[in-house]
Parts: sequence; structure tokens; C-alpha cells
Amino acid sequence: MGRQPADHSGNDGSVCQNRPLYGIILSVYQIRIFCERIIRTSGSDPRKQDGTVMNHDHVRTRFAPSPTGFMHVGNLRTALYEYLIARSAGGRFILRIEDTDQKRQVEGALQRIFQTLADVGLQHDEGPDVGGPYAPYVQSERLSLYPEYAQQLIDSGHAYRCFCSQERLENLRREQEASGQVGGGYDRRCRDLSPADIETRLAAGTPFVIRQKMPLTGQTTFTDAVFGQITVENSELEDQVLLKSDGYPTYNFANVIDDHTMAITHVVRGSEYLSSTPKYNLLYSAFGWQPPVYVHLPLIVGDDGRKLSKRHGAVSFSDLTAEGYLPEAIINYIALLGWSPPDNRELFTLEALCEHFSVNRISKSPSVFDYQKLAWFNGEYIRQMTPDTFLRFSEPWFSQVCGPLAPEPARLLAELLQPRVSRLSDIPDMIHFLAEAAPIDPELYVNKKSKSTLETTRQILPLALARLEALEHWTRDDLHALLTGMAEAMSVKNGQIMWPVRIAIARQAVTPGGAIEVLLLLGQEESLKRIRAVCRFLQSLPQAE
RNA sequence: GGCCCUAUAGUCAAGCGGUCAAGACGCCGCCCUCUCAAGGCGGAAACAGGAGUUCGAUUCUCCUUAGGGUCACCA
Repeated sequence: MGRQPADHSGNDGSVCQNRPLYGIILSVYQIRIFCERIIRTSGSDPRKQDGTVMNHDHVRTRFAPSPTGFMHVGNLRTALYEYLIARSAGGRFILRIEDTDQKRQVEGALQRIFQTLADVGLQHDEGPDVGGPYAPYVQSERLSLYPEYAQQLIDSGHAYRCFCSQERLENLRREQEASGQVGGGYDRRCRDLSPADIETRLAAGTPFVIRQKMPLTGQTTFTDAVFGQITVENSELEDQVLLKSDGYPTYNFANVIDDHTMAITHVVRGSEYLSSTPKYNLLYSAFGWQPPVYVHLPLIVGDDGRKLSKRHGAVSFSDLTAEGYLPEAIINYIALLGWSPPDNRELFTLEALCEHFSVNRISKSPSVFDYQKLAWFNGEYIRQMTPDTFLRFSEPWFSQVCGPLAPEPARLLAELLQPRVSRLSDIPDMIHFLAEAAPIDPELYVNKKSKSTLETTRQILPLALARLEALEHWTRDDLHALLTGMAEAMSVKNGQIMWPVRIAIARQAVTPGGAIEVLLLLGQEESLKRIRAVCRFLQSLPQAE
């Protein structure tokens, strides 16, 4: 038990000398890798009866995004589950940046990743910004590692140099397509080159990649923590590229090396990796390493059943927050996309998730991202806020319509909005009428439930106007007394008074708050102005019989 | 197309041989009510199809069908 420091690299900084190609990209790293000895239960099923993951003391998961400047909710959910698996087992959550594709670098992407994780509260224990015992945590800074391991594989007969040009590969693919077969894969021409052949090409400086030598027969089986046992024929496996001609590792290779050297115990990722996992396992066994526990997650799809992408709407964390969704709501919602608790609970803080999460309740079937349900969660979180908190969150949204408000009206507005808002971004539309009076629409004064008609309005509104003009204190209580007093005096329902007044000042059927609230928000001057305009308008109308 | 995976209401989902097949979102209705919300109550709505195993299949097995994923010097 416990940690056993072990020098895994054997790297004395001289690796590059015999291989000029790598010399360019290598700086001298003295890497000492401490590897935890991972003790596993003997059974092939990594799940325990109670659904907890094993190795409570040593669980290490990693989130390994590539810096594309875009945090897809699918990735975010993966990060979340990785975090939860680690935390619920008292383990560690690591952030690693996978930037081996030089063509896809995006400026500021790293910051975006840090910020997003911070916003949602997924705090990592090790990573490029916080360091850790397995540094560096950025693949482009670990470049010296990969050729070393690739060479090891060549030496042991599990990999080979492939000198085929990209052109030849393209032609090959085109021919395969022409003959009707899709995805025929590399034809393994360089798999059995003679040593002399290889020497000649190396001497000539022919660029090469290093490919994994897949077994031609037999089958490979692995057990996934959610999908169970999966077996594929080795003949289906392509001799995939491990090291590109520029000396960079492919994702597939770097992943295995990094996960192992960083002592990652649980590899959590989307199910799109399911079919390439056997290749990973073959790599592990080629090195003689213990493969990690695999936890493949069902896909998050759009309402058309395909992988969620931009054409489905807002799919990145920043898109979602820009639309007024709260980080807590997003986390809560995506936690439930593909996982469910044993009871019917739906509202979970991150902390609660840590407590209740278990990998054996992760489902296998893909789930549709439902914006309506997200909005419901968002509304729940909004309603849970204290009035002050909600005021702070909503103020920027309503002041963009109303301008800066005095404390009292701002508090009132927030109070009215809080139970009615599901996304903060809905606020401007809801209160636009406060800033600008819409044209008068006589039809709006007709409402059956309030027993309001054009005729009653024509009678009542001028009366109400007169009284409101005379009102000394424009307060909730006085307005209420005035309006309900009128109804009582006239022996009509409150609605028959309230309706025309509210419509006259709001000019729309639906408003947050009733007549009194809208009167308060608008203030005496503006309210009277709008009512007068309506009275004038009604008088200009031809009298009904 | 090969390989892999998946299949309970529109959506998320519980179920792990015997249930009137939960719950939530959404939808509809009622209550509350000065509109709309919020809140309360109620309603409609599902085991893809076919064989087999079994006294008994939503549940186990097989086939079919339908969806999805994957087949790069991308991650």
C-alpha cells in the first residue's frame, strides 16, 4: 500500500541525440515521475456492490480538454463526473491540457478553461496553474516523454516506423472509397520493413510516423464501468499513429502515456471513445501497465438525436451563461443528464452531488439536452435566492431597459421579477413597457374574467384618473385603498377597476405585477400621463350603441 | 459499408421476474388571484416489434427494426 516513488522516465536528457528530428522540439527535461502503485481488486468488474469506486485512497481522475476556447456542455459534464468520482472517493481531480494539435490553438482558451471550472466550482487539485507532483500538466510541455516511450514500443515489437507519405495515404483512402469500402484503414505496408530498408530511409531523412502494431488475430476485451464488457476482433483494429511526423504524439498515445505517468485511476470520457478503447488497452499491455478503470459516458444529444452541436443552440458554458442561466443550475441539470439518484431528488448542489453520486447509476443511453428543463432548474435557483441576491443578479438586466433605478423601485421590481423569471435574459422583454408606452390597443380593455369592456372602461377610467390625480401619497397602501374603495363604492369586482387601469398604463395584457405595482413602478407622473392619453383616445372613439 | 453501443410517455428518468409501470420538465384543467407568474390540487401521456426461457416477462436470451457512435499524422 501507499506510494512508491519510481523513476519512470529514465530520462537523462540525452534521448534526442540520436534522433535529430526530435532534437528541435525537445528541451531537456529532467522528469521524475512518481507513480502510485495502484492496487486493484481482482474481479474484472470495477464496481463494487454499493456502487462506489474502488481504491478510495487513491482515486485520481483527470479532465483533459484541448484548448479550443469553447467549453461544450458535454465536456463540462465529463469534467463534473470526473470531479464527482474523485471527490466522492476522497480522491484527486487533475486538470491536464491536451494541446498536441498545433493547428487548433486558440488564444485565451486556457483562461476560459480555468474560468469555467472556477465558475462552476470544480476545483482541481493539480493542474498547469496550481502545479502538482506530476507536473507539467500541459502536453506540449511534456513532449520529451513521448518519443521515449514510442521507441520503447518499437524495441519491444509493438510499434514500427511508417514512412508512407501523406499523399500515398490519401490515395489509398480514395481507392478504398472508390471500391466501395469505407474506413479500410492503413494497409500496413511499412509494418514489416527490413532493418536495412529502415536504415536507408532514416539515412535519407525520410519523415516517418510511428504506428502501433496491432495483433492480426484474436480479440481484445475490456470492461467499462458503465457499458460492461466489450469485445472486439483485433483484426478490426487499425495500426494507428502514435507519434506524428512532427514528433508530436497523437491524442491516443499521449493520453495513455500521461494517464499512466500521472497515475490516473479512472478514465472518464464520452462514449464516442468506446470503440477506440481496445487500442488503448493494447497499448497498456504492450507497456506492461495496468489499464485504468474506464467510465464511458452516454452522449448528450440535440433534439434530433445527434451529438449536441452549435446548430442546436447554446451549447457552450459561456453561451448558456450569456443567456442568463446560472452556473449552479447548469451543473445541477447536466449532472442529471445520464445519472440519477436512487430517490426522486432533483435539486443538488455540487456538494450534495459529491455525497450522492455513484458510477453505477450512470445510464447507457444518450440523453437529449432539454432547454426547457434547464430553464426550470434555473427558475428554481432564482427563486431560492434571497431578495438581495436576486436584486444583485437582476439589476444589470433591468437597468439596461430602465436605466439606473432608485433603491425602492429597484427593490420592488426585483421582488416582482423573482418568481416570474426563469432566465435572467428574459427580463428586458418583460419590462420593456416600463420604458416605453406601446400604442393604445382598444381590444385589450375587453376582458371577460375581469368583466371589463370598452364601455366600462370608458366610464371607469376617467373616474379613476381623477382620483389618482388627487392622490397625495403615491404608495402601495394608498393606491390599494383608492382602487378597492372605488370598486366597493361602485359595487363592482376589483378587477373591473384594476384591469383598465393596468392596461392603460402598461398597454399590454400581461405584466409582472398587478395594477398597483405597475402604478408604483411607473410613478405618479408617468402613470397619469398614460391614463390621460387613453381617456382622450376612448373619447375620440365613436360611441357604441 | 465494417465494427461498437443504445432502446420505458414529447423530454429527463425509476424499475433490476409478480408494480394499478414511480417521479420531474413540458402540456391541459381547477383553486388562489387586480393580468401573468409563483404556490396548491388534479389530468392526458410510455415498456419499438417478434420469437424463446419461465407458472409468470418492461425486466433474462436471440432475431428484427430504429437511432447513435466510430473507422485521421483531430481531440
